[in-house]
Amino acid sequence: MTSETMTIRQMCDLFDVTPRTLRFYEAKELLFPVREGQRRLFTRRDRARLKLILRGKRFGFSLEEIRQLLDLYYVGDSQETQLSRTLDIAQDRLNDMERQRAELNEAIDELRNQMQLVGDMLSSRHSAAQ
Amino acid sequence: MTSETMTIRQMCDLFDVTPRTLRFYEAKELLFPVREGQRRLFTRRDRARLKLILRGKRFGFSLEEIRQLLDLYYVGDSQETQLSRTLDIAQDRLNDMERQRAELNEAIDELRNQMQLVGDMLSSRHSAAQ
DNA sequence: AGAAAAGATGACGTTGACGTAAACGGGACG
DNA sequence: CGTCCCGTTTACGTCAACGTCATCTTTTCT
Repeated sequence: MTSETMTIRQMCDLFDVTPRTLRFYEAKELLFPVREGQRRLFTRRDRARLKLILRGKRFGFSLEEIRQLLDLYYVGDSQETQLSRTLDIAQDRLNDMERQRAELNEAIDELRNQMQLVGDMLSSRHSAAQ
Repeated sequence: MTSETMTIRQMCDLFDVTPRTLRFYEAKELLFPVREGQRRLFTRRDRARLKLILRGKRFGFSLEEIRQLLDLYYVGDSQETQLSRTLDIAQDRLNDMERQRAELNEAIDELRNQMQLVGDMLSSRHSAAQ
């Protein structure tokens, strides 16, 4: 491996995933490691994509949704129609994320309040116990 | 059904879920509809819980994580040890949500930038085409 | 060279969150 | 009265996202 490409194990260590996961992502066309004979070599591009994949997962996006989004970051020579469709998909995801953020803010506030209430309840029990 | 309790179908319509889902949630002890003979009647409490359940799901929490949190909102007569354990769990979830929010903000910014880039690319193609 | 480690390719297993189908009971209605 | 329709239980099916063998080559280390 050069400094540009990495073996599967190096990728696993770097991103804390299993080999199975990387092979699975390749099968699902999320990653495109080149082959050196039999073995996979992951490029800088694969690393960038994997980073986005893992992030997407943390937001609850499916691998398929993520796959569509990934094209946005690696356009290159795409057709114009394809490109603007990708842009539409991205806009949908962006809307999702903004809705999610709004709801998340609300939920955080509510949860904080509720914890405050229960916390007060607990401490007042203690003062009553004395 | 009184205005206090609802049939399974009314619940389904109100929350856009299937009967199967509600029965499943009951089996997993997330909901506790009372029984009128054989049939389930969902209470105001069930409605409040279901609302929280669906929200939790949108944030990517598992049903088990959600189940633990729900106790926070319906304490009633819980043991004190149980109560403070629930509070700990809630703190964990809260941390999760705040991390999620931070990362979400970052991702929204990045996605916006990327869309801007691709959008510019598209429009410059058009101007070049003329 | 010989053994151990890394990697590959199937193929089957698993878990969470339901979907779906079969078989049954009880009101409501034309 | 028959027949829908709603609801129930039980049980098996499904789909995503990998985990877990088993088996086989290929490197790498000593």
